[in-house]
Amino acid sequence: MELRHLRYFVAVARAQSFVRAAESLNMAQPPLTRQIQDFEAELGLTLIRRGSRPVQLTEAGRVLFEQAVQILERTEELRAMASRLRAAQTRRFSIGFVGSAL
Amino acid sequence: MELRHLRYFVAVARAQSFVRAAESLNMAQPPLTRQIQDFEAELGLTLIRRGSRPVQLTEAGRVLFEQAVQILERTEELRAMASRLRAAQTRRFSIGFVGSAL
DNA sequence: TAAAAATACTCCATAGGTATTTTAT
DNA sequence: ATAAAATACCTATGGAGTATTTTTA
Repeated sequence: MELRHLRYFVAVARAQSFVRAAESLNMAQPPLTRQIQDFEAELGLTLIRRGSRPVQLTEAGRVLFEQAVQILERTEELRAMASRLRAAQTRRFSIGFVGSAL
Repeated sequence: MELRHLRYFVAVARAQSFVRAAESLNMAQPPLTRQIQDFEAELGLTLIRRGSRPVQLTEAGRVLFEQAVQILERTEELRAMASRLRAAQTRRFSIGFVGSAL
């Protein structure tokens, strides 16, 4: 399992379509389909019901969708924290630089 | 950013060593070093202070270590939930099978 | 000087693309 | 009939390995 699988799964669930999800991810539809298949195989579960249009989440898909979204949100928080740490560092460096320049 | 980066970073932080972390991950040391470098470059932060033995986390590294651990724990929860859903499905199938067999 | 981390390079597994077929409205 | 998903096949990026060179205690 990689974050890629979660991103792709969430995109398909939200778009209710492989084609449109692929567009939103700036990629082609077949590799997206395969990544979802790989993810389902790894979990041993069907997440998306294809025998219907638009495609819909299975029971398991609905449960894991929530968890996937939360994990992705957590990674965004990590990114945000990294930004703040970077800014804090720059600030300290500026202060330190001005300080020693003086 | 992929879960791989978080797994590797956490392994190095816990082992306080690239060599021992690589062992625990069943991989060679150079690719581990490179993945950590890539991750640091992506975040624009130094996570690990190398100019000391054993290697230690930087201030930023300590903060992001906590977040990384939490995200990995969440992915374990997702895995556990997948197991339960799989078991529930098998159970229902068995019941359904026995039911229709009767 | 003896470990551990960083480079240099090579290889190959697999993520992603293109062409096409199958399926469901 | 026609859009969308699946399959087949190909390409190439980058993840991982081996050999070697810095480092720092």
